Amino acid sequence: MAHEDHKDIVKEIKGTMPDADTLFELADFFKVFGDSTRIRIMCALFEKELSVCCIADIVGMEQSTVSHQLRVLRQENLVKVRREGKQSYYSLEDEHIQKIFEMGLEHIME
Amino acid sequence: MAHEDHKDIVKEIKGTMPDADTLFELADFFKVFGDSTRIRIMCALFEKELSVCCIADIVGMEQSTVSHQLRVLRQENLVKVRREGKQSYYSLEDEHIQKIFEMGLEHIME
DNA sequence: TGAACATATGAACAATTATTCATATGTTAT
DNA sequence: ATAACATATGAATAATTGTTCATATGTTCA
Repeated sequence: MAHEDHKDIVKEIKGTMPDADTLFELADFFKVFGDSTRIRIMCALFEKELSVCCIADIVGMEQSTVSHQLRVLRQENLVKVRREGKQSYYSLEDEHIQKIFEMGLEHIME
Repeated sequence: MAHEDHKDIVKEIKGTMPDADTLFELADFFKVFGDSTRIRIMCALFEKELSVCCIADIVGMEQSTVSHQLRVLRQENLVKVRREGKQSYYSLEDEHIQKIFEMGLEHIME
């Protein structure tokens, strides 16, 4: 134990924090934003819905890679799919995404 | 090439996206939020500045682990340090953090 | 100066994850 | 039904990353 009021502070702060499960979920959610391929995919989808092959060309990666990452985005409810003929069209599912992007961009621009 | 307008769409979207470097930086920034230990550290710091040993006790991890993660947070300008005697006191450096947390929490609560 | 304590750092290990290749599934048109 | 195309998925690999132990650095006080 370090300083005089250590114990009190630990107890005080612990009381104010969301439960561990919630913070675990939160970390998992942000993990999705922590990859540049996924960031670029989401960024592309800001404009409009896109087919998988368009996304692959835009971000310059294999169709397979993009499919895998789209699955990750789907699992976290960040994008939704729509089938039209042979193509799958993906679009953003959540308006929080843009705000989170803005916050992030503001931060790194400082 | 997939559908009729594939090429046009790819060109159009590419034109609207921030440059690759920026998006890479953005991903690196969000990567910091993608770990539950760091999330819990930031969450604890919402209340007030804390010493390393308090933080370690609050999140229930080794002092060493916490020090390593605080360095990561420092490198991304998310926290700042203040020495007072033997202790180092850390605090949040950026008001964006709280907003990003809020957005994330709102998302996972749906 | 040296002992005691708080924090930081380096090296090693375990675990997670992004990417690719190969292939399966799903869809359309002949 | 079969060919042609778009997308999804499984397995393998390479790379990144979080944690811990051991130890170094920094600070206070006797």
